Amino acid sequence: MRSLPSIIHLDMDAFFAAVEQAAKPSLRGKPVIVGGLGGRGVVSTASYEARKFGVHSAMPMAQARRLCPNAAFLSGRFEAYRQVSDTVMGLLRELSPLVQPLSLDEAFVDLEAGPYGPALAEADHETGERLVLALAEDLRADIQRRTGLTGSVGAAGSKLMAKIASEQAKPDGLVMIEPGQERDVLGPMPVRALPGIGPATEQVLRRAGLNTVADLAETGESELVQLLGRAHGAGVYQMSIGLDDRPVVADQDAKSVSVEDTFEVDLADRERVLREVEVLAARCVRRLRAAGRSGRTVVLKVRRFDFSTLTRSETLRGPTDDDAVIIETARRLAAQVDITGGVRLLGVGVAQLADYTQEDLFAQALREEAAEHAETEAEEAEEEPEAAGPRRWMPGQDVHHAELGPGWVQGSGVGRVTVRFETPWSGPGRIRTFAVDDRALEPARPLPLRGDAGPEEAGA
DNA sequence: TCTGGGGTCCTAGGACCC
DNA sequence: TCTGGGGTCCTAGGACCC
Repeated sequence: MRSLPSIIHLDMDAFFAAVEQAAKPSLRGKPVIVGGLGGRGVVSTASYEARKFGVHSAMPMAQARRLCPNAAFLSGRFEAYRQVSDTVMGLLRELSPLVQPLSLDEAFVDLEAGPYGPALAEADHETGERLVLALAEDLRADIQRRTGLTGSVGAAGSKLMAKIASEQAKPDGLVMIEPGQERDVLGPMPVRALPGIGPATEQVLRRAGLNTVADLAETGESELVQLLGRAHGAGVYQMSIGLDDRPVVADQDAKSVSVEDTFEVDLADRERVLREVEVLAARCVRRLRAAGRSGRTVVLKVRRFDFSTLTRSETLRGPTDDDAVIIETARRLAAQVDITGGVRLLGVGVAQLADYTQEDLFAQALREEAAEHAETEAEEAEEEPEAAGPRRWMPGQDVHHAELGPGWVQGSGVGRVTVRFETPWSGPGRIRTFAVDDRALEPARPLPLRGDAGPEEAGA
């Protein structure tokens, strides 16, 4: 807790949808919904225009289509979101080296640790607060100029209050909560406003007659610990009286890596389940190795037809990034689970991560065994391109046409794909339809939105 | 056409050890 | 001569966040 509101929290407004509107002029001012487009998809982000129809994050896509049938429905373009996120995080790092990203579109910044720290330390209260407000407004303007997007900023004396403030600032706003005002601001809020209180905790509290944050503060720590358990109860009590000492900490290493897939139709037979587990484990290892890490614990996740979820894990003697070991372990775990009734989701993860790989004899043995089958695998690999089949065009996807230039996929079906030819800096573009296997049409990298550094090719 | 994907942290019981 | 008390590791599950 500090006497100056020198912790800020930035939250980009409707981030994924806003990136799409910035990249696709024809979608500006229109409802845009980004998420899983399959039968079992959910909404990742809805633009403000779509929210007016009641569409929100985590809503099943089928429901979103009923509520807002005229929206543009797009699958995510994470490479583009990462590019814009890098630009925004770069702007934050100009304010302080102490930047703590919470996701692609959200971060805390500790201004006292940065170039304005000394000025803040010397300033009297009023001057200091004016400086924070000026820095925050400049930041918002810079983000707007560099990306065309809006972000909301909260400034306060703690992470808790900065996050509450940015929530109040949405959309496209700035709110400062002066140190000393914490309890007045929090008191009337519903308990759900506190981070860490979700639907389950809300229910427990409601049954105990606790509805507002002021109710929690009056109840006291010991009773909250009774209701919620030691760590959660104590944490919720501290928050309820506006206390939060957590420091802003720069980027931390991931503690686990996992991949999972929900299937369009539940998997019913064991062989298919085992095959999918192998594919997932291989994908998981690729990500693990790309991050230069290895892990000791392999986790298998299974969601059954009735949405009940179970995990099975096995801890190895030492960390590994060996595909054969991790795939075999995941397979072994999968062979043990009851799949009666069907499986809707499978996941494979690796935890207990280390920065190095410790070769063990088991990995060695498996590698030797794998070498024996090398010939067979090579044959399978050669079959791969043929098995890939017709190209899949995803709504929202960037494409490039040999004559017509850059555009994006508006939709596809019955052997056709519809493309709109426009760029972030063009006006709304025209639509053309092609055969899905038209050789002039190719998938493309996302284009940079404005002055932000895009892919190397774009700069050259 | 009910319910994604990638994470974090906490709890609780049993094994095992001193 | 009915039998403690921690600590740590592993496993499973659950709440929560974006």
